[in-house]
Amino acid sequence: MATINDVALKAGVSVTTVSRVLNNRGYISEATRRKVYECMDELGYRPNEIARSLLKKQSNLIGLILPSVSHPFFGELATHLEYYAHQYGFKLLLCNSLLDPNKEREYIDMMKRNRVDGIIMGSHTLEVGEYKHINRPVVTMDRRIGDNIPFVASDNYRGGELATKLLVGKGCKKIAHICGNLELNLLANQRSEAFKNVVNQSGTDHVMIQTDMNVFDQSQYERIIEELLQQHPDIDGVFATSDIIAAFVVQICRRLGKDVPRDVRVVGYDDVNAASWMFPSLSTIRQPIEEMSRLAIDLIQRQLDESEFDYHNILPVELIEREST
Amino acid sequence: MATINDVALKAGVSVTTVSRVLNNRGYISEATRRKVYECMDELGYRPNEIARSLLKKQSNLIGLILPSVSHPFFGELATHLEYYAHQYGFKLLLCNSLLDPNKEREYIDMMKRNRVDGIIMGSHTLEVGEYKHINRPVVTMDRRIGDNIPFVASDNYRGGELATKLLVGKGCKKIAHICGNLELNLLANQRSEAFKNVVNQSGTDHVMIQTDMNVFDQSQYERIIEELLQQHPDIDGVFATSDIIAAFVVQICRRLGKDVPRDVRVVGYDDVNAASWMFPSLSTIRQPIEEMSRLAIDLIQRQLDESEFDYHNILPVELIEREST
DNA sequence: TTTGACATGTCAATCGTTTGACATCATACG
DNA sequence: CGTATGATGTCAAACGATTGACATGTCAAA
Repeated sequence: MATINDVALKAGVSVTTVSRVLNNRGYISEATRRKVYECMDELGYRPNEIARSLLKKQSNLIGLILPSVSHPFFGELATHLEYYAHQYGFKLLLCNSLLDPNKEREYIDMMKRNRVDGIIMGSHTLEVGEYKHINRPVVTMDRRIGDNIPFVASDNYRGGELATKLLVGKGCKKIAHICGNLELNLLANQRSEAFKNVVNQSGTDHVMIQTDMNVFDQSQYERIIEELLQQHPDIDGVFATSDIIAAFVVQICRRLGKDVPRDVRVVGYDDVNAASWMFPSLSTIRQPIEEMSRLAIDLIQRQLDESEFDYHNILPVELIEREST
Repeated sequence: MATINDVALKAGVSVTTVSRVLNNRGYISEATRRKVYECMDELGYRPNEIARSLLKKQSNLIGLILPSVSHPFFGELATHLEYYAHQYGFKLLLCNSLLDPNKEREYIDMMKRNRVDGIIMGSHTLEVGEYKHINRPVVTMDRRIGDNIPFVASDNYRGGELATKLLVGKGCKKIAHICGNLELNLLANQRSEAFKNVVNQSGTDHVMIQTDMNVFDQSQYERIIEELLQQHPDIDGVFATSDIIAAFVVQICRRLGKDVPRDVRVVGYDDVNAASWMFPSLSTIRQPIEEMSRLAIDLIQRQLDESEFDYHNILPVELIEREST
């Protein structure tokens, strides 16, 4: 691979001059500029970003740690993050933690070794303390870790409220809520808080069950949901904490001969693309994934710039009513 | 951030000694080894991989270019690729081309500047010639580019055959095939070849339409499918070239009052997770995504090692029959 | 006592680029 | 003519590691 030296040699100028052309600094005549570009072309020269990174002490890399991009929500999140990362001049390092604390730790370590400019955490299985020594810009998604790490989330409480009220408003008499592991201390737990409050206020019968957001073991979903529907055959409304879980609910209802929405109304969460192409299409709470992504990247940039930013970033959600309710 | 110098200073040894500890070379006494590790711990030292990369002329980075990770197939592919990349000691640079040739070109350029060790192309919108100057290990997925770039694909012809025969075997009288843009010259086109052959051999009435694999414009899918089903109300079988398209077909059938599978049988392609949690669950052709991913990473590694490998890597597909047929 | 293994040190080059300091020489302007 | 500025050059340090060559010990075995 050609170096800046080769270019200088070929163009008959000094490396300083080539560097000047490359970085638009100092005085350069049109003639040499053209000549230099010409030689770069002929040699297929590409400046070595690794050398640049070393000198400038910035890699333009953002590390992204997610449970798994194969989960539709995180896949869509990653897509938007990548888009804005690119807009801001960053590259994205993709890591799937599979919610394994060891992998997560290892990935954080790897990112430190690679001097990423910032880390976006969409997976957080570690103790709060472990995130405090990262020593570089971090943004968490849907989790608050101490007061020194900014987070972006959507208004989970409001989302839970909207979803539950929708079911109550439709006249559901017994509502099930399927949520994630409440011990993980995610902000998503507020959805469940809202659920409890709404359901208690309206005096609606209800039942709550937890699952791990474990996309990798779908049979777990099926088992849990089937048990739920069989133990409580009078359930006529389900609020699931993700659209994927909601999809399983719909499928299993159908299989048990219950129509959706006639017999059981189902509302999901996230509004992933799949929610709109399912049948029946899924009522859900829309998280503003794109705006959350833009904000996350922006928060990294602001931390690097040392410009101002908010630590708490809670974006509004929206109820999307479709066919499943 | 602490450097190897700081560690040496603190431990009262030379950088050479620290480097020896780090890389397990030469003689090191247990005592100094411990001492050095201790100091690294206390300083929170992490070797600078950027400096290493510069010297070793290898970044341990693999660039991944996909249409979009938000598409379930590519999301799952990316997950497995990331897994094996990690196993092999690589990191993954994620890029969504959105099937835009300019973005694709720009990403390839970026990867050259960043001296990635290899590139995995899951998106290919450029002219064949443009891929020939990449000058580093490349593996393409589902596309054959000349004779010097290895590719991994699944047995598309066989897949198309299995899917079509399934529909014919179930007694379908008029079968629609919805495929991607045939001009992109993907190996996936062989599915359509197989479709034509099977349908002609059995003398089955049929109709074929093309869509761009454009996940970003789902309304396109809906419009096309709706038109199709309205112009040909006697269609009783559909072979879609992806599970997502199949999902739309199912949804639109339902909306038009046609039952699946009673009135219209539908078979998809890929066997993404969604295929199993839809209702009715989707019959489909399973691509061995995980094995394809392992192979892709392995092919990068082998090119780097200059060990032997096959240029043609076609893995078997499998018919998964579920409820939609 | 000699030899060799073990343990460490010094020194310098190297990877590819950026950048500041400073020198040189036109050319143009007042 | 003096001076400013434009255009280029030389030189060297810096980024953070690795590595080879070579020196200098200590200590134990032969």
